[in-house]
Amino acid sequence: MTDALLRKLGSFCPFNPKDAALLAGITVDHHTVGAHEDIIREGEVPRDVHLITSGFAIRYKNLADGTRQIFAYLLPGDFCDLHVFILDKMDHGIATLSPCSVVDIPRDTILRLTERPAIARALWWATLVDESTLREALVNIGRRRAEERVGHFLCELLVRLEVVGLVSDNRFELPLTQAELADTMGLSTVHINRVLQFLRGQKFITFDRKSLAVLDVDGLKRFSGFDPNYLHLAPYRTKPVMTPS
Amino acid sequence: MTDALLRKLGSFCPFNPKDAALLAGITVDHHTVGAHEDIIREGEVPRDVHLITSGFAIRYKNLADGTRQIFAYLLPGDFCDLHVFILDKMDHGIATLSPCSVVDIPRDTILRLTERPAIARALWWATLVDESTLREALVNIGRRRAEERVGHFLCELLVRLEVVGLVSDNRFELPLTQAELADTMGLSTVHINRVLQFLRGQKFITFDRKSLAVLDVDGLKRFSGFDPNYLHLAPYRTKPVMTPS
DNA sequence: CGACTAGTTGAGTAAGCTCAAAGCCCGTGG
DNA sequence: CCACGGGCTTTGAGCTTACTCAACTAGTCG
Repeated sequence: MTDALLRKLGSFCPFNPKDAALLAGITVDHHTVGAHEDIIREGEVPRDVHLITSGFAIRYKNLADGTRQIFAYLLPGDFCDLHVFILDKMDHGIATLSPCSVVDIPRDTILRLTERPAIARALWWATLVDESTLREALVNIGRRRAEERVGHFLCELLVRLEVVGLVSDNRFELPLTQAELADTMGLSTVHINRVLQFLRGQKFITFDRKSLAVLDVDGLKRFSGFDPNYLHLAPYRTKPVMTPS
Repeated sequence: MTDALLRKLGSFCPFNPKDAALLAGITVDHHTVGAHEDIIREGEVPRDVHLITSGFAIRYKNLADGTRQIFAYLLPGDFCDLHVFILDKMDHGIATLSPCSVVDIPRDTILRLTERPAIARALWWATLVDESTLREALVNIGRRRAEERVGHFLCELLVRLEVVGLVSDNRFELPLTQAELADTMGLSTVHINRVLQFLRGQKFITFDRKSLAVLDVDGLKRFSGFDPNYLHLAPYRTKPVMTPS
């Protein structure tokens, strides 16, 4: 697997060899976290910045009434908590969905990296895209009906995973239960089940054994009102499609 | 009116006189924008950073089906778009709700400001709090019932406006129509109307002629599951209550 | 072969929506 | 000073979406 971080940040702006080497250097020392474990809990004061290099993780918050809301999906190449430097303590938790490779990056390393202007810009860009993605999630939950909502979410994952080379033939691994999908979309698990049946019935997707295939990409995007604008992929970026066909 | 920006950023970390003077300096040159006008439209490439010094503004996005989602409220002391530096173009619009005083800050000025470490940290903090606020909005819409949702929103405004000194006796100006509230909460205007009646009936609030009073602050916070943690107000901060009593 | 987890189905319910009409407030102009 | 108009709020009624509860099925793993 190529380095997801480099692919992702490089999709914003290609790096010169020195910067690329610096970035590649930080991902050497990763360790593994099992599925469904916390990487950081709400209220903790994390010391390092965490970077996912493989697997899926989520940002989430548990509510008093026992429900949960998932805010964001952390895919390979995503930082969990560039916040660390400023905020007192975590206002939400981060947990793995599947087994993950995680790199713990000391603050000092980040500070050293951000002395390189291209890298600093790329990290800044990444956090802005995270924020933009969060806004789109709000639109999604606030203003789209369940079927479009789930469709939109799947379109987003497709695009984001394409960037880091984890899609082939419009198919990707999605280690998600329907209950987790429900906590993401603000719906009940029963309703998620019915929405998935609808999306399958429309021949938009298949989803079986944690593997999701988008059968009709344009159709699903149209149906869901998906416009990838908010992901701010650089316009000059060459589309990193892996479809062999 | 004291300078909202200084109050807000200072609530994170007090500034030394030099930094305070620098920050105060940027707000001298403001101009007025009428109610219900765009400050920046989606798709535009803004040149300056905008700072609200008085009035209410919103971040929003219009959907294809004619609906609208409001993401965030920009209150006095809030920056609209520190994004400017990195992202190609706006992925959402910013509009006034009431007449606003706005300062256009050239990029260079921001760059000069961020050479001062305390100021750079404070701006970084402000954007992180924005992001955290967005996450809470997602929880709110995704997982709370309509009554709690609106209650939570009002609690947030109360706290944020207290920080900048715009609350007295738990009362503040809220230049919002019910339709705008609906676009914020992901509800219909009819339902917002009924929710407001409920909150009035419970003696939690009064809301008349764009003036909102929270009659039972603790009660409303408890009812709505409001925990101000996510606003990351500094722990050592002296509560800037204005209640004369 | 249990036991557990995840997915599926049905039936009844409730939260919130739509449509439509009416009332209220306030500014404007006669 | 009053009539008019427009925007906002309120109300009612019927409908839709999504929820809850409960049971049942299908894999999976020891």
